[in-house]
Amino acid sequence: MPKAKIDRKTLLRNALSVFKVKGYSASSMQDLASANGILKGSMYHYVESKEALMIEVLNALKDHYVAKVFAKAYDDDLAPVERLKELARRSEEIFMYEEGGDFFVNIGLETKQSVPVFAEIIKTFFEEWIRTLKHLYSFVTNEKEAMEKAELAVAEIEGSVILMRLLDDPMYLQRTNKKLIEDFNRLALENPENKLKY
Amino acid sequence: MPKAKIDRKTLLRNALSVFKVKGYSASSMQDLASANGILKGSMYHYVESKEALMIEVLNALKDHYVAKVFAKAYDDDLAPVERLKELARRSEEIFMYEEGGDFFVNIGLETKQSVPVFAEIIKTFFEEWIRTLKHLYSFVTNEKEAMEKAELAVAEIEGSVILMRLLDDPMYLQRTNKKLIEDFNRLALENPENKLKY
Amino acid sequence: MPKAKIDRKTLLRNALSVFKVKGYSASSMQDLASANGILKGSMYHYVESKEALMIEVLNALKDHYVAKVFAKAYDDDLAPVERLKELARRSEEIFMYEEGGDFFVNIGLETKQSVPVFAEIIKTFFEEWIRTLKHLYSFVTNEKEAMEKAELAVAEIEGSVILMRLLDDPMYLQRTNKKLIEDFNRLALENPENKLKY
Amino acid sequence: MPKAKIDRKTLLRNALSVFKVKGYSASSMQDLASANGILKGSMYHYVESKEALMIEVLNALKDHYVAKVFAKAYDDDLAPVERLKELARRSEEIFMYEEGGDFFVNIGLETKQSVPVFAEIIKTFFEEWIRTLKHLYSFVTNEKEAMEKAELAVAEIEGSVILMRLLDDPMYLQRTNKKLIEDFNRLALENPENKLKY
DNA sequence: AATGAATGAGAATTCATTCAT
DNA sequence: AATGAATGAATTCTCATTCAT
Repeated sequence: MPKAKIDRKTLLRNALSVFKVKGYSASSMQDLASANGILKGSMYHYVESKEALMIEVLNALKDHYVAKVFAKAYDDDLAPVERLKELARRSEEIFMYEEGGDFFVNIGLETKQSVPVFAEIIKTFFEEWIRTLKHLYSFVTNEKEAMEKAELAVAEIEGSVILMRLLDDPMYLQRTNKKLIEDFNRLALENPENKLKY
Repeated sequence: MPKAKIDRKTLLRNALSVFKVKGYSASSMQDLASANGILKGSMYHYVESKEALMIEVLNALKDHYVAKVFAKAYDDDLAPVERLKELARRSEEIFMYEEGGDFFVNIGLETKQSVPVFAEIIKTFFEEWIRTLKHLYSFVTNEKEAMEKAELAVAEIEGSVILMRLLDDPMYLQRTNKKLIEDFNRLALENPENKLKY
Repeated sequence: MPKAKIDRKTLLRNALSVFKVKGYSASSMQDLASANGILKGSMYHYVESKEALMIEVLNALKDHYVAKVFAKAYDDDLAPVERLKELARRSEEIFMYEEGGDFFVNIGLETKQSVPVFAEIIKTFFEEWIRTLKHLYSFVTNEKEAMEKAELAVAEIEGSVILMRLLDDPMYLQRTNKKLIEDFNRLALENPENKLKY
Repeated sequence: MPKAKIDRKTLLRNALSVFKVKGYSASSMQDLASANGILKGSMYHYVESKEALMIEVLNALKDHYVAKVFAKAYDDDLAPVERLKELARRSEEIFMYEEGGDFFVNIGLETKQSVPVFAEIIKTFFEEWIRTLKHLYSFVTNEKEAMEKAELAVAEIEGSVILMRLLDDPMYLQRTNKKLIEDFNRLALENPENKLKY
């Protein structure tokens, strides 16, 4: 009976797959256990509760984005526009090819009233994302507009992801990313003094 | 005490309030019955199942939008830009002051995998919304761009609503609506031949 | 909305059709009402309860058998063997062509423990049936054997009906009826003094 | 207090007791759980559904008859008539002293329309029973008659069990068994060439 | 009579969680 | 660690029955 220990990363990844497909409320501990090849009862050796598990999943995912995706925005080896492209490329990958890549929105909207703890983490994720884009826009415009552009970019991307999901058409996200990069380039050219920042 | 008939409209409105706050899966028939001041079992006089109830709610809400909100776009007594403003004003009202005005997105994302019937109705709502905006943009640009503009506008509005919701700040939606109207006016001026259409 | 009054006979016949197919416990007042083209609540204008309805159905059916089927056994215009044939013919009709013609057995076994009232009526039916056959056998044998033959005949017929039902083959009942008539004829010939009774 | 494992045999035996008394439809999971000293919800550790439980009960009972009762018919250490007596003795025990020994008939008739899966198993039981008796009758008569005798014997026994049940008199079954054995002996004597088979 | 809304109990089933082994 | 039995509350839904209209 001694099944191979499940390492934490795998546990969280498997839990994420379940939560992505079923959402929070409709995912049962049974589902989560099955996804890990163990019995329901055994889940409680790993996590304190379903809620605690979701919190860990959200944090891990947020940290992953910050460390692996958003970090690109601070890579001085690349020109700012290249960094933006890199972000867009990664987010297209995530949102398009992984079922439920718009995980934070899904869970955030579903549980806002019932499990407010999740909202905190999700808020942080979006703030980080905006902060990251703002950093990039700062190369091509002033602080105030950089913030607005960043916020709008996130709104546009999320809105596109949603249309992509609800209307079953990946075009929405692709077009939005393309537009954002063009706009970024335009800004860079319009304000030549910005070039100095490169 | 058999009397006190709950009329269908009230029933649906009350159900909507519950679904808005708790989502689909976490809303119990108990909750829905309580919201109507009746017992759990009595709900089955009105609806065949929870799923059937949600379908009716979604359809009623979609029809309401089409008849009451989107219809403004076809009101020839107003200039196109005024119609857009009217749409924006109404949607701000809905999204901001009613908890969960982004109902279609919430439910759509939560139940996409588990109850695909809902997705059909939600899809129709978004297609109608896009069609409506496209009609307005046709006054100020060509067909192809009108479509793109409409799709982008919906994406931006939805993205903004989500940020508004998740970051607890109504500014996102307000700013997006303002931007959309400015952009519309700019288009109208840039292409003077469009004025004829007014 | 004033539907034509349902006369008692129709009501009972329709109830019987439902009970035959679903048994007692699984037949709902809803089912019984639908079979009569009225609403559940309206059933209570006709009957006091589901149990009372079943009692009435059982009694009506028992009375029908006594008056219309078993009565043949006392028809002095026919030779005893012809009366037996008539009974066999009628029972084949009932058991074979009407779904659940073995109604008394079905209901008797299903509800013996839970609704003992039914058992009383059913008992009477079988006692009447045996009494009837005993009357016929009295023409061809002594009292004691006539009783035993009658009891065995009922057992054989019921057993055959059950096999017919459970093994989906009408042959069982047909063969049993044929055998009973042959046996009766044999008895008549073996004991010539019985002929006097004819 | 998680311990006290109920072994499968006990579970099925207890379920059988409940089903015997109440039938299928009127037996609730609550009843079935109580009979096992556990809570309603805990039943679902052992069985997938009420239907699945009944299927297992029916199969277990059928297998028990085949292995423990019908098997006697193939015991070459006994003369055929002794084997028949043994079968009769065992079936009297089962049908008379256990409430609802005519379980297959009860359930078969009650659920024929509503849960056809049960009918399959019940059919097999009766086919096996007939096959067994036919094997015995083959010692004293030809194939064709052996089959007919076997079928008739099952019909007579079942019919007697039903009368025994509905008229509350064990005499019916006892007399039928006695008659069957006498008839078997008569056949053996009538056809002396059959003696060789002994 | 007939309706149909309401009731309240109870049906089957699911679920997060606990805990002895 | 893992198991798997048990819990008890909750879930969706059904049912016989009542009763104002």
